[in-house]
Amino acid sequence: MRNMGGKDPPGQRKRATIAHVARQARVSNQTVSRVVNNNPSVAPQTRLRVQRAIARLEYRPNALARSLVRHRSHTLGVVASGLEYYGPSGTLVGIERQATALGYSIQLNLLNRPQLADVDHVLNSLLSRQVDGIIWAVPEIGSNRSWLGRKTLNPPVPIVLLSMHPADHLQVVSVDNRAGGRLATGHLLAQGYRRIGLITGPLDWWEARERRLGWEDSLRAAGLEANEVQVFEGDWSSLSGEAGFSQLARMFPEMDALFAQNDQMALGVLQAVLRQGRRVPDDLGVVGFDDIPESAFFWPPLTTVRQEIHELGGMAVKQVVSAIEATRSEAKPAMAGIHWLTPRLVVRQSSLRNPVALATGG
Amino acid sequence: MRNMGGKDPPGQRKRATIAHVARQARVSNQTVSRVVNNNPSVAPQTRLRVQRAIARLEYRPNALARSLVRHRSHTLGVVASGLEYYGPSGTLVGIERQATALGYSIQLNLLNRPQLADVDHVLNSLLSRQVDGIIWAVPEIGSNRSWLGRKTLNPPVPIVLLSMHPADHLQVVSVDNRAGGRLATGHLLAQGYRRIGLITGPLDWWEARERRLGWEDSLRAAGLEANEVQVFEGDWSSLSGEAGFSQLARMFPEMDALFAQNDQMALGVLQAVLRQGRRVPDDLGVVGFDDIPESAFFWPPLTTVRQEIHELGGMAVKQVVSAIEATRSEAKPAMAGIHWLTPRLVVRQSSLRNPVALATGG
DNA sequence: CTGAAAGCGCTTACAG
DNA sequence: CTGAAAGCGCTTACAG
Repeated sequence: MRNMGGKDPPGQRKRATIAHVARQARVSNQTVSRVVNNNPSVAPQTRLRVQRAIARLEYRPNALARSLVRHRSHTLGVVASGLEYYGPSGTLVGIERQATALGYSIQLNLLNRPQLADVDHVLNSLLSRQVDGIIWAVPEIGSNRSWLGRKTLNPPVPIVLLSMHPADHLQVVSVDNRAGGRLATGHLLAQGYRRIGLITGPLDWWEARERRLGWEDSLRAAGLEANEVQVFEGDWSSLSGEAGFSQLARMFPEMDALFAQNDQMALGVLQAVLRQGRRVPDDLGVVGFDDIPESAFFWPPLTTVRQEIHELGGMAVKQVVSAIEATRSEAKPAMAGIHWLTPRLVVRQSSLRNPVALATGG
Repeated sequence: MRNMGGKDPPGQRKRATIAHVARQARVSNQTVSRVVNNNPSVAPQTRLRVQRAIARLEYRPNALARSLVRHRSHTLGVVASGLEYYGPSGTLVGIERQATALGYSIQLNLLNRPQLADVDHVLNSLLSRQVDGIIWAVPEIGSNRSWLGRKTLNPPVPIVLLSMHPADHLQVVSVDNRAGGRLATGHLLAQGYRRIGLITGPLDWWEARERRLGWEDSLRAAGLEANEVQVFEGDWSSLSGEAGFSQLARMFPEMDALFAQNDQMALGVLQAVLRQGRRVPDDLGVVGFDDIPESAFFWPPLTTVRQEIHELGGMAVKQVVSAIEATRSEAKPAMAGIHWLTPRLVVRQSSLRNPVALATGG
């Protein structure tokens, strides 16, 4: 049933197209297009007429049509997971901010089960929507990155990967987790702790393995042992931090300090210690990882390793955009390689055996 | 410079179009389209030929072109802010999940300064990309919702708003914050506390005002006073929670319990109390709001008001999608109105004067 | 069951 | 400075 010259359906105003504007301003479509795209070669009066028509009709260019003909959507596909955690959501914020700054929109896909991602489905969905590039902000877990090795992959747009083991021909941006592990452990050693336990994230996570390597590095460099008995494998949750402390206190009773691979697990440790009537940092030094906003208000305030998570996301956007530009301008293909971000230590009371060293706690 | 029958540029494979598939399968474009769209009226052998061509060429339909002709993008514009907080990021997760389930993609826009949003810019960006509907998941702060009253607004697509004061002709989904305030305060009263202080969020936030009203409701219903001197206006941060406790302890020394309008501020309170050598819940009962995952591991574990944040997001998607369908099918315009989600109390030790009542703590 | 043709709303050489 | 026309990759009555 047609709209017989009557009123528009309620609430739905038909959108003005370039043709409507052209008719109203008595110019060609192309001239309207010129005005919209700030092409200088339009006579002042013509330009004015067009601008008025645009305003009157509330004309809004259809970005879909433009993308279709320009083969460029100015949209980035972002695949992420674990937004309930501080790190991933902060990374996403960094991504969005930088993308907006560079004139790109974000098409967001979240993965519920990052360990067994249906990669093809997600990739196809993004590519069919003609994203110009993809940021894969899903942690490397088990073999969930194996698709990158597929011979048939050959993605038609640049992909930047966050937080994974460096590999040839891939563009990766990552926090240097191993250096972070060294920071945490080295600090505890410097405070005089010697029997340092470790609560890891799930060890099928690359980041957890890296942080453990950093812990080992520091202990070995100090001539100390780094044995299985000192390690508990958690799952990033506070509950597992609590369980980890209990087990380590049993299996490794001489423990005088503990490095938990994220702040949530460190929080679980703090609570378990308090409950036992022992004291942090006197009886046990504790260091976390992430520097979530709450950490400064734990009891005692938590020493932790801070990742510049916004910068991580921003860097990923810069990388993918420069790869896009390079591809479009027929320049040499974007350089692969890894871009490391260095974490830093934030010292608070949970690790300060001698309180002298306290800088600004945050 | 043309590609003179040589190799494709490195890394960039030209994308197959429907025409390529049609040629290879020796059928018309329309038949390819029929196969892609699961139109049953295609002969089995033809279908097979087409499917093979699709596979060989790795044909992937261009969603932009499809959207252009169908006037339907199957994309939702989502405007959010404050992803560093648990609530907003959880809401976004809920939105994404439900959208995916209903076959919609997410175009994400984040606002840095939600109090002074450049609404037109964001709206135009979304609309020019032809989103089918918009979810406005930005808290109502000050007058940052005034644009909804603009006579010229008349948005061409349905908008659903999260967490704002109900208003005619608007579709709103919100947690019942006032009921949440009553839950928290009523619980403290039931535990025998009588002098209940309040630390609010910024009072230009609608949610903060609502939670305060709930606190007042409960106190008045119990015949108690709810005065200015019992109230401290925080900014959602733990630091302000700390400051709030200090001030209230001074101005309102008879205080025996405290309701903090989010868990971060409650955490600040817990720390300040501990530092003073006073005890929770014996000297001071404390209740928070949100139930962030860490709350169960605070010291003592925090009683709080839980919002089903995923459901909030999911509900918003359902609302906007049903409004979209209604508009498209020329059905009556989508019903305005508000959809309330009821929060619930999670009881932990921070408010348990008589520990008998402890259910499962979390 | 199948296809030729028009059209979605833009952009872009090309010609004037 | 300006416009007629072709084309981006799809879909969809319509006719056969």
